[in-house]
Amino acid sequence: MVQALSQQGYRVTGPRRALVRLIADRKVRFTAADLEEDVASATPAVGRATVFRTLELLLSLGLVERVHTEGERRDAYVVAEGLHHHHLVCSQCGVVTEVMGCMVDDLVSSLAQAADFQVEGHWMEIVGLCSRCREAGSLE
Amino acid sequence: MVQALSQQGYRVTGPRRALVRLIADRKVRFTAADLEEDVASATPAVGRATVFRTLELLLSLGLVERVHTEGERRDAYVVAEGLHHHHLVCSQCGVVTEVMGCMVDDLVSSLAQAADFQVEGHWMEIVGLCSRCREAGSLE
DNA sequence: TTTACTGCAAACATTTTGCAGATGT
DNA sequence: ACATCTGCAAAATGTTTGCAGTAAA
Repeated sequence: MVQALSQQGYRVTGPRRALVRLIADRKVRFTAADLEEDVASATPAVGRATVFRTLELLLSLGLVERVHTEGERRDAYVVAEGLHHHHLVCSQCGVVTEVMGCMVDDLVSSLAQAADFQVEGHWMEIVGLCSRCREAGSLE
Repeated sequence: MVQALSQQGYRVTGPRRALVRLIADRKVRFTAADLEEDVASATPAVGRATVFRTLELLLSLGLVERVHTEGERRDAYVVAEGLHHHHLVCSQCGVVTEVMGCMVDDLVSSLAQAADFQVEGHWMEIVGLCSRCREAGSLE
């Protein structure tokens, strides 16, 4: 990620390094506030604005993605793993599993065809319990 | 809609009537701000707070739905047409077409099964050009 | 040495809330 | 009558921006 920054001509600064380190191997979605909190205990002097600006930068480079959550006010992000895909989001632990969308793409085009619609893009998200949380739940 | 309100024991007031009238046959997504603006020219004295409170009420009754839009800061809504379904949203005119989700449901369950995931819900939205906008575009 | 980047604080935009008064039922 | 609903204005959230100083390159 850091490499990607410098390759694109952006400066590799302390705050960016710190944030990227915190983001890089997150497997769960996170918000700007999450990062702000985490960076505060790791590298005290990184400001709110920088968190937002860095996220926007990473977003524009395609290194992270913004994801929606029904009923959630603030934006959430996930590390972008590859090309087009979809998310399975655990409602308990927040883990995001990615699913390549070959079948989804087919479905999308057939639905669109039926409605005489020219597809520009699509978005799909499945919410539920991941296997770990389901098992943990059934033990109680 | 008005009927649904009174049946559920909510009062049918002037502001609610005015808002429902503005919402009822919208075929495009709208935001709280849109409504606020429209209601201002129709029935001057309806406040911001009432717009939000009424939307929340209609939402809780399942009469409208909240929809996301990538990169959109404020919440948007559409009139809820039936049970579970998905949206085709025109990026040009904003018209929302609903698609019943039988095939989507199947797909969702097979994806989830592969990932050992217990589905609680899913969300899908397709963005593109509706047939009308596509035709209009090709005439230019 | 240059100019992109940063922190801070103030500005913004949207949504929520407290409250006294208006209004359906 | 009485509780629900309303407008207003203030508060709460979440994000963006202006600016003077800092630090990559």
